[in-house]
Amino acid sequence: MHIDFFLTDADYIVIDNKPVIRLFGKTEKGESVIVKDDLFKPYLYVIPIISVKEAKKTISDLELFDKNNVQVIIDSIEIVKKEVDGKSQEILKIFTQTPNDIQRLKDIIKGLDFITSIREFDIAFHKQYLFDNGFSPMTWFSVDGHILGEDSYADFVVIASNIKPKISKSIPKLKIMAFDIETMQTKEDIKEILMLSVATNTGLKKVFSHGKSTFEHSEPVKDEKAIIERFKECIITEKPDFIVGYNSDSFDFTIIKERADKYRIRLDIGMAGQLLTIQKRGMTSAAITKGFVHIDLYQFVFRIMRTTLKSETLTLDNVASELIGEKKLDVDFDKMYDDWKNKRDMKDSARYNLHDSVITLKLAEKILTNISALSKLTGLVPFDSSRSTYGQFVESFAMKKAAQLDVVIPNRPLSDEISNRMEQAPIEGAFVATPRAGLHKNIAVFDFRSLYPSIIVSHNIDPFTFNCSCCKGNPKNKVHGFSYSFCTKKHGFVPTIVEELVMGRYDIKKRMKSLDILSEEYSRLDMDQYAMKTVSNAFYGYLGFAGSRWYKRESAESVTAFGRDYIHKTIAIAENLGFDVLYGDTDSLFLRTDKNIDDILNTFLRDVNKILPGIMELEYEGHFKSGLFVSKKTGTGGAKKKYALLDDKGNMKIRGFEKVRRDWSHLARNTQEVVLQLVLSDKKDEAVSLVKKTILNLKGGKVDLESLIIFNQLTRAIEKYTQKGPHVSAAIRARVAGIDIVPGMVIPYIITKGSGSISSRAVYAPFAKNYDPDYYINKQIMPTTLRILEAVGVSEDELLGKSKQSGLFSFSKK
DNA sequence: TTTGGTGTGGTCTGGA
DNA sequence: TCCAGACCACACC
Repeated sequence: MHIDFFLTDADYIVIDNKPVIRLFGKTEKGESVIVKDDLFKPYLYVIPIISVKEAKKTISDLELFDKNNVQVIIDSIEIVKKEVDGKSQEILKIFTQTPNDIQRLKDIIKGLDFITSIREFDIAFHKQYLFDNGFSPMTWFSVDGHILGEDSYADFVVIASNIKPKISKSIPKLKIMAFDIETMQTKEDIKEILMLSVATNTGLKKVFSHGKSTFEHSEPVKDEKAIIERFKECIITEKPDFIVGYNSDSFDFTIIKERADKYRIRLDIGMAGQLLTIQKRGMTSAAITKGFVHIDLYQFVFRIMRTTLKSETLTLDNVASELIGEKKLDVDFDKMYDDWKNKRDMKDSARYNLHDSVITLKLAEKILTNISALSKLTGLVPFDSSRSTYGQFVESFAMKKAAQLDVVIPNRPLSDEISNRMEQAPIEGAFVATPRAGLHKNIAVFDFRSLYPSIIVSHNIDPFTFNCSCCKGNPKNKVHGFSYSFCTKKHGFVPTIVEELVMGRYDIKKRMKSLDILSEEYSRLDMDQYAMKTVSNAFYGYLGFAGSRWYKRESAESVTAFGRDYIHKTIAIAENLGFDVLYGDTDSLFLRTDKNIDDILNTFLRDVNKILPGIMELEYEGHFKSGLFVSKKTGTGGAKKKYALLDDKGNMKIRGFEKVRRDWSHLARNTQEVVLQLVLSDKKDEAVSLVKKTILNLKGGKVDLESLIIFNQLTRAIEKYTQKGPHVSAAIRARVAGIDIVPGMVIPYIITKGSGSISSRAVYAPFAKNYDPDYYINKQIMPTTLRILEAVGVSEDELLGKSKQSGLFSFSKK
């Protein structure tokens, strides 16, 4: 038979000493399918010091026993030609029967003196399968095979005789099931499940509640055990491609598992009947359901999206309202517990509970497109890519490409090696120009298109093109200020694959221009190009990352050195053409352009691009009618990484200022924003009166507490702090009051009236009853607005109403 | 198990 | 009471 299917997950099992890859997915008709492949064999590479033939014979003749004196059987040995650390050579590919044998084999042969290196023993078997075959998750495959009469939740199981990727643009309608639970702490460390809701993108809405509920989507069941059983039934009958939750790794599924264990419910909710497992990963855990893939949206938001969000905290409420414009419902938890205990109607709680699942579902529909694009690009299954860091994306992409390009993957560094790398002094980074403080008119902004990736490509920067013997003394590719150079003859692996990303991305962006922004095709391409940007931008960091397989300190150092060199050269060209260089950071340049001088700008752009090699390019970013830089608080000169620009349409672009920092109160942030807007529009008097008015409001106690909350993250356990700042003090007192405080939490607090240090008056926001006007005037409003107003000549006294012209307040300073 | 470095500025701490 | 330096969080790229 023949089928097409869309791959969403993969794992492997070992039956009768034979590994079988299982691919999970969905057919065009929407059936769920498991495709088995038992033709792939586990292997590792051995790089011998002696001839490969000799090494092959020697190893073949050995009897290999592991530390438990159990023999390891070698299935076969092949001599293959591969690129090892930049050099093409013949090596041994040794196959064993099971993936587990690979580990044992490696441990046995690692001491043999004719072996220089053993490779690719540390890659999960199903990943190696996907990489070697060039199979990407979240793409289509066509399969020949026959149906097995095997028991599973899938609509059918196929044993494949042939699997091929299939080019297809379409993405099938995947079924997403969002879920959420409400719990109650009934004992010291026991949380009981009161209700559980599910919502699917095919219209199912259900709340299973222990207790009475007349909510239209409620299905009251007799006890907690029944809630879990109904949830399980729901998964099995719905067969969702993705089961999504928010913080469901460490909360929902962890509790469901604990409670299921208590009632001896078998949570075999994988597509092939696999059990739900909670995998401990250091501090956190991951809840694994194979086939019906569990995605914890919070994990992806936390690891990948966090920096792009404005939300002060990463709660479902904040993230959903920022990304999809939906808020959670209000609920009174005390009432919920009370209703439950007294067996009253729990319809309000049920409505709240379901609503959480519904917004989780909507969020999933948005975020899963990102996760899918990253999976497709890097070869990680969505389960992994939704829980990956930037480093893991780069690594997986590189490993996938290595398999395609016959490159042997470097081993993951051992912990000793990692600590060695970490002990090195940090490498020198980018150049940041000191800005000219003040208000400037007519600013042209330029930046280098993908600076670091384009340097890697254009200068062939790779761990193994470094100081090559073949072009010693060739000045063409030397690094300014270092005795480093990179090969000009042989294209390195890293530059090759980064180029594919960079150029592939430009290609996609070009195609997008001819498409309707609202079309599905457009948004899919947008996700694809974004994934490529994410991975290519992280490559430089990966070269200098201690845990990297492709670590090369000198290469990372060279990337930044080239970057500094180019920005300096570009500044020199601008100055030679008579421009005032106002500012620049890493890859950007701000020039003052007195009038309409398009010609000179074009000359500048052309002159710079003339000296740029390869795919490097300086781009014109845009024109701004005014821009502001402020002085540093301490020291001299303008403050770097802080500026505000006003474009010709009146839109402001604010960087670095307190306005964009969550550790400042909304009052200060919002006031600063308006002040910036007014100052950039030459209305400084209005700005001054706004600040004065704000100060009066504060003094008069007219400001609501909400806008005075300051958010700070607790980056470690409270006990680990040597210096207890306001957020730590507030957290300590909140904990005493019974609030659950965990590392990573963002603490909201307000500085209240009283005497003593600021910390001693920092109160966890929900508990705060008043605020200290002096603190908010002197430590929030003044610093954030004064430095801006000073840039246009307003003094502190003037702002405080103490200058001569405002006679009304012309008292002495004391 | 965390892609890298550069930079600002608040608060605390301890010594003068 | 003042101040420098350490600590800390969060931004930019």
